[in-house]
Amino acid sequence: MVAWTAYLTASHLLERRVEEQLKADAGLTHAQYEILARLSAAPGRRLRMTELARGVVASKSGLTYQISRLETMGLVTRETCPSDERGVLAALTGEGMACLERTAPGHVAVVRALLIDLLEPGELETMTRVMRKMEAAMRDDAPPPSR
Amino acid sequence: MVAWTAYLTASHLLERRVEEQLKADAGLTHAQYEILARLSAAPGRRLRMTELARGVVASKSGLTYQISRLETMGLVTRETCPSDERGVLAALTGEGMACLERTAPGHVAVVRALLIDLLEPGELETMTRVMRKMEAAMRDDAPPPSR
DNA sequence: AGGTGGTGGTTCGAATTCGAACCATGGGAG
DNA sequence: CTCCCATGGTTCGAATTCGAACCACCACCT
Repeated sequence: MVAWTAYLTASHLLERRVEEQLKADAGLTHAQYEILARLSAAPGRRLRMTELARGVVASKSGLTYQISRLETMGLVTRETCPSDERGVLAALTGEGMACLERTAPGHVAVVRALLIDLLEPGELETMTRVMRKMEAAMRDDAPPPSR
Repeated sequence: MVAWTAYLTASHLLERRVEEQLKADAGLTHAQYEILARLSAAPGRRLRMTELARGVVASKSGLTYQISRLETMGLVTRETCPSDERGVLAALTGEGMACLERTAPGHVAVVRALLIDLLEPGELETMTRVMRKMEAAMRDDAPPPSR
């Protein structure tokens, strides 16, 4: 359990720092940054809402909120999905891409400074492996009352 | 950066599960549970507000809110600090302690199932070491504009 | 075709969080 | 002893989050 406590403390602190840096440097929330990043990596720079929600691990309603927010900032647009009339695609705008490119270096710097650079290569590798195991365990493992 | 992404996803998922379990089993927020846990481990089962805030890594205002909340639930009381008239001690009540003891097993079970038990002994050890390094780096390292 | 369950998104209300501004007390410096 | 700044908590308003309820459309089944 000492591991768990350490994990909680460290992750809270890190989240705080990241949030702080992004807000100061780019006026973005970490959640918003994650959305932009996901979109930029997607084919055509657009993704279905649900897919995106799964990716950033947020509730559907939370995502709706943030996309609206990003839309009024001009970083994202909504398009109706051609293959499914009810679907919505969130698409990164040029401005959104520019914003991301402008913001990424600072963000990456913080992450490196507070996480990556602290680790021995081996440690980094185990961390990644562990995180993947966790994700695998939680993605399919009984989402309590379903499946 | 792939490590960072994996980390984000895994931690979000885990947080979600933990939150869900605590809410369902005990009607507590993870934040609230952390507060109770910290208090139970403190000498005299009471702590100064600021100290507690540092421990659980929350803003002072956030802590004020949650302590008020826990107070109306009868799990915690506020006492004025004897040595410092303006200070406030948050103290775990008997009921609070009982609630914690009732809740802990389920919580621990989830954490074990989704994190601890997935790890080889060595991995667990590395994780802990890494988390400690991160905490150390962030606790004293330039909290941007201060110290 | 017509119905039926299910999926995709949004809306709504409630809860939580933060930071900034604010009072009150402590602890020196002069 | 008095003044002044730093510290400890609370209050306030704004932003974000979630889950539940809701509507609209798809896909399959008869």
